[in-house]
Amino acid sequence: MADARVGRLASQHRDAAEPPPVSYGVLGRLLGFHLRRSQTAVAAHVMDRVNPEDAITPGLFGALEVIAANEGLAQSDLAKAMGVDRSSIVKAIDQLEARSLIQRLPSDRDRRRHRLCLTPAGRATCARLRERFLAQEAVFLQARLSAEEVETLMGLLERLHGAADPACLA
Amino acid sequence: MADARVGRLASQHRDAAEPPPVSYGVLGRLLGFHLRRSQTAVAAHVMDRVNPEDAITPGLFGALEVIAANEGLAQSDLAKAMGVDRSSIVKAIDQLEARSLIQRLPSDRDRRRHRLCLTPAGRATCARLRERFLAQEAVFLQARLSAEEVETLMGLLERLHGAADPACLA
DNA sequence: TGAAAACTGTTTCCTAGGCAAACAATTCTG
DNA sequence: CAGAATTGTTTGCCTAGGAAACAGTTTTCA
Repeated sequence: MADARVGRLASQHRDAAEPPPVSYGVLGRLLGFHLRRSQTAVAAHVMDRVNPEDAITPGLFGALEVIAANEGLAQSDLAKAMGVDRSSIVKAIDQLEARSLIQRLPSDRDRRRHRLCLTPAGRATCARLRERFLAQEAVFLQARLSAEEVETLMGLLERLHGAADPACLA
Repeated sequence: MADARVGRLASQHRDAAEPPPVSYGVLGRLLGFHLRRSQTAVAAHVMDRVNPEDAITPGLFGALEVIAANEGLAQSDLAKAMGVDRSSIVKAIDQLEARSLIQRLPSDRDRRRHRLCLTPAGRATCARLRERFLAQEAVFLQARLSAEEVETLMGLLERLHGAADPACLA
């Protein structure tokens, strides 16, 4: 029965060089699938065009940007904001510090903490990357969605993961 | 200047035990950020509740489901459908085969190819997992979005990554 | 005050997931 | 038939991240 259907479809495609289409089954109705595919598509697009000299990943840029927006914050706070473990943040900070984009400065109130601050070079790089990420996402999005649709999508996703930008709550 | 502002905000929060809020900077306007956070949120929710005995990841279930929907397809076709490298598929297939959920059967037309097919146990497990994934995603989504919003979100994401289900093109 | 609890950054170890290149077997192409 | 292309596989490498343990440093509270 299924074979008969496949047979018909296959014969329809025998002349055209198209391979018989593959069904995604129930994945088309699973949000997780669409989220993952979209996430990798956006990341791949942006990575391919932002990289030239900086060779930075979206994750590292995210950390850099959060530090830039909250200079002097501690690693634990950054971890909480990024939704990852404290120990995972250490590697990211190490990389950013190795590129001389940030510094771990001592806190005079709490000697356990490190105040994360950008270097002057870090500030410049962050500003440049910020523009590139925004521009390249715009290129990707404008080819697929209208401005209103992008706005709608952002709003829905924000409600989905619930990590709203506190700067918007002023 | 920035110090003065932080000082004011901090004093506003000194009595309440709330930590001073962290700003996400431009990340709030980057779709990649929202996509990643949403993806991990959904995956974590589903993983925590679907797992009991099967202990399967969303990725492995995705492969299983695509095989179920296209029995007899080759590993290369699966790789193309999942958007990953041929060599990455081998490990996934190995795991599914180790759990006796699928089999690599020889193709009589092309002795290079393996026809991927579910075992009877695989069919049962796949059907059960399918229901659980759908149900748990529904639980997650219903707490945050309306049915129309979910529909809108799915549609927008589908256009974003462009991997439409050919079964919908009938 | 002083002991116990909690927090911070770090290290080490482990896992999942994925790419690139090389390879043998097989099929396709001219 | 010879060369090009395809398929599955292996090996090696990389990124990202969690879990647990640790020492130094507050904080709590009896």
